[in-house]
Amino acid sequence: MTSEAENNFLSGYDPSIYDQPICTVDVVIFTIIEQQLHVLTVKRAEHPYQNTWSLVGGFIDPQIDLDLEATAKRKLKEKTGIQSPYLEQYGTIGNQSRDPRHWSLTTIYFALIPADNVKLDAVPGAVDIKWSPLKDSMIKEKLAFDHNEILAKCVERLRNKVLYTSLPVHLMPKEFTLGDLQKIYEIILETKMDHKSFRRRILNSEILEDTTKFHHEGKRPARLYRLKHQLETHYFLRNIESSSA
Amino acid sequence: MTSEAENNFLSGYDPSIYDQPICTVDVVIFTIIEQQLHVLTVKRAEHPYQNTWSLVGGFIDPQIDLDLEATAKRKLKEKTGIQSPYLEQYGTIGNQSRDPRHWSLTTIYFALIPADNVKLDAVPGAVDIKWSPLKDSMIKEKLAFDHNEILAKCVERLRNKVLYTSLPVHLMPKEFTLGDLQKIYEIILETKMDHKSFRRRILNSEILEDTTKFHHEGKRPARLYRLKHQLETHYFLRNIESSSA
DNA sequence: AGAATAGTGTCTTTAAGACAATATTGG
DNA sequence: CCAATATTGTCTTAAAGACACTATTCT
Repeated sequence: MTSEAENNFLSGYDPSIYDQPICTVDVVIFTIIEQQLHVLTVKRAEHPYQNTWSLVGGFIDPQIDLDLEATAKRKLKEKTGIQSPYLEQYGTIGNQSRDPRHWSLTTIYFALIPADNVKLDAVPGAVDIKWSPLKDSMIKEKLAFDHNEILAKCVERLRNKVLYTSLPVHLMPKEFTLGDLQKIYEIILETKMDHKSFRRRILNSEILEDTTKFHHEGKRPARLYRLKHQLETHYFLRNIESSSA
Repeated sequence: MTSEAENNFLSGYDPSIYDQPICTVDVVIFTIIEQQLHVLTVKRAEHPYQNTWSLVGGFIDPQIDLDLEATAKRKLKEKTGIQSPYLEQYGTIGNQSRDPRHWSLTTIYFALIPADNVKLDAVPGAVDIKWSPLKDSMIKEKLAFDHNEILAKCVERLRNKVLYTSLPVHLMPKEFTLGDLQKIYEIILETKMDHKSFRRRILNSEILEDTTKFHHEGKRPARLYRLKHQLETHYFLRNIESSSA
């Protein structure tokens, strides 16, 4: 395929002479803490927006990142220590105005991590990092760049997907009860759900398997389930009809 | 917000000194010709992959494109003359190996254009451009870069979305019959559908309005509909169950 | 026993699948 | 009238909603 002419062209090619956008990756990291959806935010050490809270993110490093997802995973690991959570590409925003430095492009991922994996202080030097609780798809902080909008869009995507997928299982610990799982659905959707319908839906999907164990706490013990050994997200044929239709 | 320190930082900022990916936008342009799904392909004039067929695409030009979608629309207009078709961001692929020049990142859009809008020769200098028919999500040609894979993924996305949305209306002319629309669904899904169920589904969604006109051809005339004056895609609460479940 | 949480039974509702039947045109 | 295409009728099925009921634990 590569002709001599093409080889000559390639050896003379210098990307730095062209005007190109700034390229970054941002990761919206969700978890559930104390019955509320939270996002991980970090305080920026450098300009622009120095000392402003922002989403986790940074430059693609062509020397160390094999691909885009590797950049996202590297950032995630740096901030949380977590290696392989649920990670999905949300999309890419690129325009003239979002970064004062230059035309800027950012590819956005969102990650779901189980509540019990949250140990921020395990990360060395991670002082200005925190979980921010969400209210109405937003957090209190005014974030750097267009990060508040990015966050709102990711929450919207998450809410929509929860209506027809099993995504919330990725927010659960290894073993959990159906009641626990329903609570997570309800937190994300901001709606109460009928427990009979919920169990039918989840159990019929056959994504869970019965650990023969029970969770004892307070009253009647609840059966513990775990995710079947397969990572694929289940797509239901019908949406939950509640709330945001 | 912008402090003196930040201004100093910004005025001294030169993006060209950092190693950054090559940034492009590719557009997968679909239409239906003679009962078959087709994609627009162009023959590359320059290295790399000179004289090889490829998807429509090119560099982001920070001087003229306000945002990413503007780049996609510019490319689309250059090649087809069409200004505002249905355009959706598929996602972004970025890695070390897809372009021989450098670490490369491309944001992919897909567009749906009505079959009757196809006038390629209306575009000046558009000689090496053609509609390639799809078979099994692929075309005969071996395309440049990873464009065959990109195409396959966009077809997959299109197929999936057609199961729960009204997307195919964007492939229709201004006025069309329910039979015509059903044919388009069937072509994309590669399945026959029950016409009663199909009409019920579409009519109940209330996305169409009755032109009081009829299409006369051959036998019994069919009622002509048009898309209601509103661009939003309709999301059905239940999937079509046929085919790729 | 009573409160609290876990789990089941079952009737209704909604929208799709299946397929037969009717309607309207041109020849 | 016949062939072909458009359109409707209607029974069945799948899965969700609604809600009453039973089960198991602790105090």
